[in-house]
Amino acid sequence: MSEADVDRLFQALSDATRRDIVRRVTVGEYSVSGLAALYAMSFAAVQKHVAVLVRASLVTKEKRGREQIVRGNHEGLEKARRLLDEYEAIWRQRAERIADILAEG
Amino acid sequence: MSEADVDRLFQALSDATRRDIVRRVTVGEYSVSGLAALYAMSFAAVQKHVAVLVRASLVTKEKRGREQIVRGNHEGLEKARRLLDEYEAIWRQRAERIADILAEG
DNA sequence: GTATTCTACAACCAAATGGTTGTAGATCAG
DNA sequence: CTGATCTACAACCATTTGGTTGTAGAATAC
Repeated sequence: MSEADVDRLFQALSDATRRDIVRRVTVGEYSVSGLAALYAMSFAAVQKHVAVLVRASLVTKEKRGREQIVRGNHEGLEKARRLLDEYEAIWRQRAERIADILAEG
Repeated sequence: MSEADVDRLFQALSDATRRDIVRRVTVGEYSVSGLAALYAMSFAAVQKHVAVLVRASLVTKEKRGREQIVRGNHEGLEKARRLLDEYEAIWRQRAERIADILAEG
């Protein structure tokens, strides 16, 4: 996973509408227009949000007839969580090191 | 935690320089100029990155003499991880529900 | 066939982002 | 006191972002 991939991942999650889309398509299936109906913005705007999520691998799009079905992509989410786990692991190591130093002294 | 807070959190993590700053200040202590020395950009640019991290509660800044010491803020990281855990939990529930349906049929 | 629906994509716009330089205020060293 | 260092902040610039409208192509419905 490149730095640019991580950029895209977090950037995609930094918008409330996009996070809502992720939640919804994780639970159920939605067409792009089905999603667009949920928000007070144009179809094209929602289309762009979905495109951002696809680029970030948080969501997939699959053609079904004239519709485009959007589904959650578990891998993307898992990668994001694992990344933050790593950050936390670094923190925990630091906390342990400090505890060790205090124990020594 | 408001939606705007979550926006700030993920937006702050969507830049490679800022993620690197988070990693470094989680392990050790750095002044703003100490951080600035690490990157091929101006002091002012790094100053702005730190400000973004402070606003996102991923980092704290504390004055010490003429320096400003930057430290990691565990709470911010933990909140981010917990958020992604929630998303994953939703996914897991869905997976279970699907498993149940398959078991019924 | 025609009309409707769903999508794609271009062009445009205002605001935010990520960078720069420059100026000025504190603090420390000699 | 003087000079060097660290920080803050304003002004500016190019690019990206998040939204809009409009046009056009596929697939479905009748």
